[in-house]
Amino acid sequence: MAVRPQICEACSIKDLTFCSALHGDEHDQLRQLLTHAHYDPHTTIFHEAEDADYVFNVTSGSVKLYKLLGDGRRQITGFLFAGDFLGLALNANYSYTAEAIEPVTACRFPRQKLEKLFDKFPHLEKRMLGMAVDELAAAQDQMLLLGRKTAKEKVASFLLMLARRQEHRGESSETINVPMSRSDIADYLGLTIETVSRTLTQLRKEAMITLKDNRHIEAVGLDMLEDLAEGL
Amino acid sequence: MAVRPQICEACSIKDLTFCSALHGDEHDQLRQLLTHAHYDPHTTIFHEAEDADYVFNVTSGSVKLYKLLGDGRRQITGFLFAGDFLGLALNANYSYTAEAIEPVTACRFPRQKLEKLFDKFPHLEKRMLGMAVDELAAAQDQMLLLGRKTAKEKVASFLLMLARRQEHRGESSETINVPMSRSDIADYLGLTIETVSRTLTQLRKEAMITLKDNRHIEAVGLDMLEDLAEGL
DNA sequence: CGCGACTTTGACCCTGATCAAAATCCGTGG
DNA sequence: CCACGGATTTTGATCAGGGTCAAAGTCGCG
Repeated sequence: MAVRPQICEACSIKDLTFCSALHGDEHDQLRQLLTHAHYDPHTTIFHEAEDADYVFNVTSGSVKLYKLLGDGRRQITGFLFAGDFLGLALNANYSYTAEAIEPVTACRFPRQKLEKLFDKFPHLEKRMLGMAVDELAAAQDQMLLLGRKTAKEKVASFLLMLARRQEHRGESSETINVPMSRSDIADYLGLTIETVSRTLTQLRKEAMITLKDNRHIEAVGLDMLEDLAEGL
Repeated sequence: MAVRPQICEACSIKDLTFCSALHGDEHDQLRQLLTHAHYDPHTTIFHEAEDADYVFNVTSGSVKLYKLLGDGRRQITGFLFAGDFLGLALNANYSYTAEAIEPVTACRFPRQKLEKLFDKFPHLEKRMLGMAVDELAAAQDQMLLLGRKTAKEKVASFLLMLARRQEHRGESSETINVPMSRSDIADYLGLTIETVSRTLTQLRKEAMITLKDNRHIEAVGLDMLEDLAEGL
């Protein structure tokens, strides 16, 4: 948990990801595969239903993943930050759209070649499976949030998630960075921007958070947010 | 898609699952691992946060998976039927509770031993990864449902899901089997039992479905349900 | 400094929740 | 086979959390 993440010298992937399991030879082969990619804000990294030819490893910036309904309603299924893995679709197509929020740098791997490397180094595949299982658990938490939590609980859970992941990346969780817009938050929590805004001011008035500016929030105490988030 | 599922003679696992990738020697080793288990309705197969010592393969019956909030609010994260895999938690603990709805039979594998087998037969692990990725895509669809669909769209999506999986198992999708209670449906869709009930009668009045009895529904046409479910 | 985009706040509304009661289902025992 | 009783489901009446529409306030970049 308290492991300080480090940039892997060979491929500049944070060692939070599967890359850190590699050594020497393996690492070199992985490095030969990848190309470095850069995406500006509001740029699409890939589209839902597009051929899943690449997988990515975010090295900086932030990304949102989303799905759309026929009439344009949007559900953001997740946010990615430095160290997160992207495009874990071993099937033919991506199941969501990925779009940069802040300027993003990422390592891009051709999926086919990466899979061949899996055959050579099975523990790489093991690591991939572990990541998929973690994501699955996170997805189930999010279902609980979307299906059963109140607006206030949703927002508290969201802030807590940001704080925890910030910590996990080795950044201070003193002030919470909120790179995404209110609209993104709303579509992530199954709310409207108005409700997100109102709920944040409510939390502020109840002295649970301080709004430093639109993109920076300070939590007075994470424990209060935790209790809220768990429905206690 | 139209593959007729068959019970694998060796271990009685439906060939819809990873077991069908095995042959001869591999199959024997897998068979030695498993024990057959049976669970009565309303029986818990495992609890959230329990040590994840086993993984399961459902061979008959139906299962619900759920998570709880501190005050008892419940979110059902999925239903499992014959051929479905259960307990895909490679971490130490299960991330949800699994409970039998109808009488369940399942093959039970000790996780540690199964993982050792993975080292011997890497394509088994590949298959596992594939299943995890599929589940992940399903989880994202469910997030879209929970966060952005109306009650009517949720119920339509639910019926469609049941019909499709029934078909996938090789059963007729003429009449949809609904083994779970209204309360289970509600907790799966993020609604209340009253809303589920009202929505079903509404769909009946609009002649989209016929309620044969509480556990059997006939869809007049799946295309209408599909349009509803996709928000068109 | 000015303009467009984003966010907040306010007033009102609607979908789905809650509370309550009637109807139906289903297992049990006479 | 039917009568009973608890559990589940349906239906009805009312309520409220969060959505919608509208306007004012901020932010941020040129």
